Amino acid sequence: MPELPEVENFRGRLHDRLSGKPLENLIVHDSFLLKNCDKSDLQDVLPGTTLNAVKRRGKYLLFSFQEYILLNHLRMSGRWALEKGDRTRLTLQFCKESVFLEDLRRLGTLHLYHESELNNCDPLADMGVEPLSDQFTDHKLQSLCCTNRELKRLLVDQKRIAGLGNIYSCEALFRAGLHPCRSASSLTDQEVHELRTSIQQTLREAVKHEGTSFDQLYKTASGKPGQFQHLLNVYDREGELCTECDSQVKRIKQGQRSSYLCENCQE
DNA sequence: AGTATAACCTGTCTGC
DNA sequence: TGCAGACAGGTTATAC
Repeated sequence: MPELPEVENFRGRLHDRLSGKPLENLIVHDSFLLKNCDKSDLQDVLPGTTLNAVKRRGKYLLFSFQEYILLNHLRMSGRWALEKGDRTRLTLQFCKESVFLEDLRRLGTLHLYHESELNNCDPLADMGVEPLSDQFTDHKLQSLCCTNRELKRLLVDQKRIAGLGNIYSCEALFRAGLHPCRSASSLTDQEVHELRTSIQQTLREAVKHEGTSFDQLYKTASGKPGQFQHLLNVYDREGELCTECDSQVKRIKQGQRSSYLCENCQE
């Protein structure tokens, strides 16, 4: 579920609330999420150490303790909460407060790495450019577009750009006036520029509005829904009117996933 | 290198 | 009311 803006929202809340505090205890309620470690590995190295920072890389959250990093991917239905729920899979107990990893579909993942292993670890090793960083220039996007793949498929490829998912790739393509099925290599320099600025504007606005909530699956850490669903132009709006013209928003299938677009506005 | 498919898991919604 | 099927913010293994 969560894409970059939602993950960034969790990151900020958790970092502000917890950084600098020692972890008192860690409770694994569902070891299904543990991918390269077991409960005892976590118990052995994390309790008693200080959480220095909560960082983000693409859609991953990095809980940076003194020597070890806990890497969390929320996949489709994960979220962090300040209160325990009936889908709690992990509890991190700090002095006087705890945070809870909820995950209805149990697709989320947890990895444990020593800080020295982090740069070469499997989940992060091939990750693409951070779209909100200075590295994401027109030139960089131009180089990523040297392929005949369809634009939408390229945008959600985490090895190219880290953090875009189904919602924000559709929204960015709409803003740029580009059809999701366009071949990436067909873009002009001007279109590449439009696409880059559209991606960044979309993500920045979504971060500012605390992400997109369609249902109770995504809520911010404090339990409130995000607000960006009110600003969507095409995503999840099949059959409704385009916000820019009188055409109906269409839904198509690309790689088993839905893409939404306005055929009149996007070429 | 690319794509297509199924798989992972659990729930909701739709149509018959 | 029941049941089957499609679908969901994501990624990965496998086969071509």
